[in-house]
Formats: sequence, structure tokens, C-alpha cells
Amino acid sequence: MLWQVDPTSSTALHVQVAACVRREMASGRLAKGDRLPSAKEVAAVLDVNLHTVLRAYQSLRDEGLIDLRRGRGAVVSTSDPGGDARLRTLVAELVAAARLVGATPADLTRLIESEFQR
Amino acid sequence: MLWQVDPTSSTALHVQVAACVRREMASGRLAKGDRLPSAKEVAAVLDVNLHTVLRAYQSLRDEGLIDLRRGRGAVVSTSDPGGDARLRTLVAELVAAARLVGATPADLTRLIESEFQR
DNA sequence: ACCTATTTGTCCGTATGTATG
DNA sequence: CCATACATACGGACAAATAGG
Repeated sequence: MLWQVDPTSSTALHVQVAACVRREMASGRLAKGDRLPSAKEVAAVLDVNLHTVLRAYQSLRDEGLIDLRRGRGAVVSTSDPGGDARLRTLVAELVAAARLVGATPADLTRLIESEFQR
Repeated sequence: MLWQVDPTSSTALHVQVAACVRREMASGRLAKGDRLPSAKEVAAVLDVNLHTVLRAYQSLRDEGLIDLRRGRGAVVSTSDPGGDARLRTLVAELVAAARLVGATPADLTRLIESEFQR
């Protein structure tokens, strides 16, 4: 992958790094299930700080483009053919809503269990 | 505002700080248009790093809860429309979807906790 | 118009923790 | 046990936007 960033640009470095990954995905050079190079590697290649790459990866994760896990690395998100794609979407929405009102996981568990019994 | 964080907790500090703000908003002590204390102040009060507070503020901005601008500070942008009603609706949807795929309450709890951790 | 202080934004560096293989 | 890789927190430095005198 030939990535490139411009340190003098007015756009933030981590945004540029994220854009690199999106380009690779758009062009098909990165397909679902592919593993991205480690943040450490990318940082070395682009001569930027490790945090800058990690921040870019995390923003991609927030967009749902990649799956990011400790010890494993970054993997392009799969379409998840199993039926639980909707489940995870709902969970994400629920957690977001819970955060808005300061509800804890325990609160949600209680709500869910009472709902399950109906 | 009496904010408090637990450095020994397993949940990240910046998540706790963001939760503090959400609680204030949910309780009505922070209303639309109100200005949040500067990140520097919060950092001093909570005895955490400035960056930790800034990260919390930025995540709140990403959620659309506050407006964040250099030199000005953080201003509440919404008055938390939603509340518990939306939470219960989402729980009902989630439970319905879980039944379809045979997921148990324990499965949902696990999913929710991992989602909360992010 | 100018200067200064404040406040967020970004980047770098270092250290430690945690999950994975 | 150990190496890898992301996660978080702290600290320092500088830049950019804003507000006020």
C-alpha cells in the first residue's frame, strides 16, 4: 500500500491517514476481512506518531468501517451474513441512548430482563 | 457541579467524564445554551489530565450534544430530546430482535457491556 | 487596530495496561 | 510465558480561534 500524508497540509494528519484507508477500501485493494497493517508499521512508514495512526483507526472504527481489537489488530468489517447484524445495530443504538441519559449497563440489563418476561 | 471520577474503575476516565456531563444534562442542571466549564478547570477539579477532559468533550461533540470551538469553549447544543421513553422503545425492539435469533438476555448483556466499553 | 489571555486542536513522547495469538 | 497490538493516561509543546481590554 502506498500511503502518503502531507505534514504541511492544514487538514489534520489523523484525518489524512484515515482517508488513506478509505481510499484503499474504495479502490478494492482492501477487502472485507483483510487485515490492516499495524498502527506501529503505518506510523513508521508515514513517519508520524503512533497515536496519530491509532486515532485514525479509531475514527474508522466509529464509522463502522473496521473492527479494532487489542492484540489482534484492525480488520476491515465484514458484512456479517448472520442475522445478528441488526442485533448489534440495535445494541449500539441502545447504548448510545443509554449514555445520553446516564444509564448504566446494569440498568439496561434490568430493563431487558423485565421486557423478556413479557 | 459536583463531578467525580474513579481512577481505579475499569471504565476509561474520559468515558466517566463524558458521563458526568450527560448526567448533568439529563438532570437538567445543564440546559441548552449553557457553557460547560473549560477543560482546564475540569481537569484541575477532577485531578485528571487536560487531554482526558478534551477527549471526553470531543466525544460529546461527536454525539451532537455540545458545540465545541477554540477560544470559546463548550456549549450545550441540545436539550436531550429522548429520555427514558426512547430507551424503553429501543429495549423493546432489541428484545424482539433477540427472540428472532434465539439470543438470551445474557447474550444481550454481554453485547451491551462490550459496546459500553468502547 | 493591537495586544493579551483563554480555550480548544493537534502532534509528539513516554509509560503502563489489557487482550490476543 | 512471551511477543504483538491496541487502549488509555499523563505530560509537553505549539498552533489557531475567540473574547476582552
